[in-house]
Amino acid sequence: MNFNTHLDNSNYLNTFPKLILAVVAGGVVGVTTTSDGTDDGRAKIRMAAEQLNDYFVIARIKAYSNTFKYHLKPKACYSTYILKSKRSAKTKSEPGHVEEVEEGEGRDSNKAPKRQKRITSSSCKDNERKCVICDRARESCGTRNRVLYRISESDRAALFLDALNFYKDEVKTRCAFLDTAGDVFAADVFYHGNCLRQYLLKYKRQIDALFENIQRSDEAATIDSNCKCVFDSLDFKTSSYSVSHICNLINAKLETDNQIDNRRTKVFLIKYFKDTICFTYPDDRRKSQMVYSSSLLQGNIIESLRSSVKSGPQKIALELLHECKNYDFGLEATYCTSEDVKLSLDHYRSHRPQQWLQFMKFMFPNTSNTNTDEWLLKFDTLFQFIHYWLSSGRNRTPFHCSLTQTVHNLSRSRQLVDIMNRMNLAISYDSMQRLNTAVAQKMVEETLPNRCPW
DNA sequence: GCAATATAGCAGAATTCGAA
DNA sequence: TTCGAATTCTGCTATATTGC
Repeated sequence: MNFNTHLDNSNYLNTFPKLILAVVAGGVVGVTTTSDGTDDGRAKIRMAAEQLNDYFVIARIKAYSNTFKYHLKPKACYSTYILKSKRSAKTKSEPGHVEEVEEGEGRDSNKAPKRQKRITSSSCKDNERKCVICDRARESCGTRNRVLYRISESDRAALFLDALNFYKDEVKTRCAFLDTAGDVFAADVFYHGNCLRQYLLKYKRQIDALFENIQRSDEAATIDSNCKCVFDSLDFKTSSYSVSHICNLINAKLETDNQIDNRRTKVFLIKYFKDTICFTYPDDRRKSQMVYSSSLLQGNIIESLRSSVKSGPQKIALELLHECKNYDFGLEATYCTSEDVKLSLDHYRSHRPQQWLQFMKFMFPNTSNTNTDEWLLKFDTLFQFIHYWLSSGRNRTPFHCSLTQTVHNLSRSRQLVDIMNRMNLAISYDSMQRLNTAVAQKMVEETLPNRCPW
């Protein structure tokens, strides 16, 4: 390659990292941004330039021998350049990677190169591109702008090909030339997010249904034998059982992925006992709840069922579930600041869920012997933990908000926050940052012009 | 039931910062 | 001066919610 060709091309100057261009070309540019450098640093830059085939910089290095200088902080040309060479080495070993060439127009020559932009919705502005599923271009649908994306992940490309080969529909006709995931990348296949999502979801459901049919025949024999085993162990002549109870007994004998529901349990009961067994439908529940033998008197059955349900842990669990799930800490409409958290906690302490409290006091009967506040704090923490868990992390609690902020403030560790979030002990790092950003924006909005918010 | 919308979580790339 | 960790920014996916 001819160096002079590049040196004469002014656009070329803009396409390379702004590093060394000014520094090496002009010697010392500014006292604050330039350093003498070290032999080690110069050796690394030399290697990076060779890795990047950066003939312009190689030529400069040769011209200045071992005395060239380079930008350090705050412009960090050195770091950026070394990093770029490392990435280049990595991507060369990964086929299919498209090397990015930055647009140089209007860019500050001292500015570090912008990060590589993904090919996504924002870059898919060409209206001639069409969605491979619906065969339509980018369009506005009501208030929603349906943008086009490009398939850029091997897993997704492979799944898409599987779906094509499964359906052999008009989409397959449009993509007849695609055989491998590599073909999908090369062909630049575009899609509307929702179109592809629905297409793959439909495929996944049909595949699942097929597998289910195949497995069903094998499972049926296993379930049947286990049901008979459970039914034989129950005494329908003197006792009554809820369908859920029988279902649980059967499921305990079955493997995890072979579980049956109440409806199937009832079908098996009818199939096995025929007309010798009866169901009742309590008015307040409006669902089949109990089963009894025809030889038992109806009055005794009701009493038998009532006592069995009352003593069962299921009822307790359901009531606690209802209380835990439905409690509202009122933090969703707030910024979760320390004041919000305190307010929410104060409200909770004055309106503690009574059944939960009662349950915990039964569980820890020695609470009266110790400091009550200490025990209440533990109960409150546990309640908030379960509440957060039941809402799948959607309902924030004072415990989770304050603990996340405290841990992060003390450790500054995202990893720690993430670990705690996975254990349901903290809100996610992103949620925390979003809240902090929202608080900061609010402060700025509420601050008068030309005044500092604090 | 379906489509649109909102939200949480995850991941990658670039930048900043501080310690050695 | 160098390096690694933390932070910021951006985009995508999965899931829940809402309205028709």
